[in-house]
Amino acid sequence: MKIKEINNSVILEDVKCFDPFLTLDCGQTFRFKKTSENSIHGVAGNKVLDLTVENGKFIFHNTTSEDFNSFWFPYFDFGRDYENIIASFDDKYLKKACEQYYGIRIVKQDMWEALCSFIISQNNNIPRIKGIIERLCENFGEKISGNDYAFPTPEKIAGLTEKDLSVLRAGFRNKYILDAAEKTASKKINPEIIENADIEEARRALMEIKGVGPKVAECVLLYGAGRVDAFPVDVWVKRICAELYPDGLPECMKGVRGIAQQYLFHWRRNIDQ
DNA sequence: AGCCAGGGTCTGC
DNA sequence: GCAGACCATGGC
Repeated sequence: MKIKEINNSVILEDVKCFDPFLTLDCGQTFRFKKTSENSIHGVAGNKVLDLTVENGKFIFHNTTSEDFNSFWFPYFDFGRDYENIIASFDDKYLKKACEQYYGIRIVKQDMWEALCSFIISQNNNIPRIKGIIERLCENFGEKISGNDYAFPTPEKIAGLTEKDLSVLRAGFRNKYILDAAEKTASKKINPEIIENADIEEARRALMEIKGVGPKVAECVLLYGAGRVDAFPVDVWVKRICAELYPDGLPECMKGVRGIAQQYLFHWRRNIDQ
């Protein structure tokens, strides 16, 4: 990958396995919109992304190379060799999913943002999840510029009541959001443990939060802690397991089950029935 | 109109 | 330990 900084933009060339449209719209993250045939706009944390793809080059507008290196490079997991991982998949369904949705990467989100987002995701559909998160940021996040708002801090949310959160129209999830914010702001959830401790211990710690069960915990581990072996099982992945892998997951997924899961999830969700 | 959604909790066996 | 009711809301 070549990185150049020109006119307050960062331009990437020779990037392998990166489709930002797929990556940012495959159920990992909920704050990005395709704004034209070749550009995308959104916010992660408190950083605005304005990305255009031209002739295989990726242009990060209004971005310094320092911002790119410290934020977007880890965010898009550019330090990981997806080509090599995909090449190691010798399962026919997984190969098909990777071929059809080539360029999906696992994004590394802020842990609190992932936690809050996936609490909101429970028993919910993606269009509505996006709406709730948009209202969350507009009502309680700091304005960055234009219509872009930062994801609200856990401290800010922890100081609110369920009634305050009713503007979100998130229903029963409001109390879960508050508990997650309180446990994050008070450091009762220790990021060090979630990222580095034995994964079973990290799971248990996350599930002490009200409204966090196995699925949400797994999503936080995968998208908010960089644990690429975490394996979130929602209704779609459940279908995949029942229909394609009744005797268990193939060996080639070992260690990177979360990455495999992302391709399979998006593939299965885009097939009727 | 009714089923479903990137689920989890609580209760009752 | 496991099934089943229930949870708010709105997309389709």
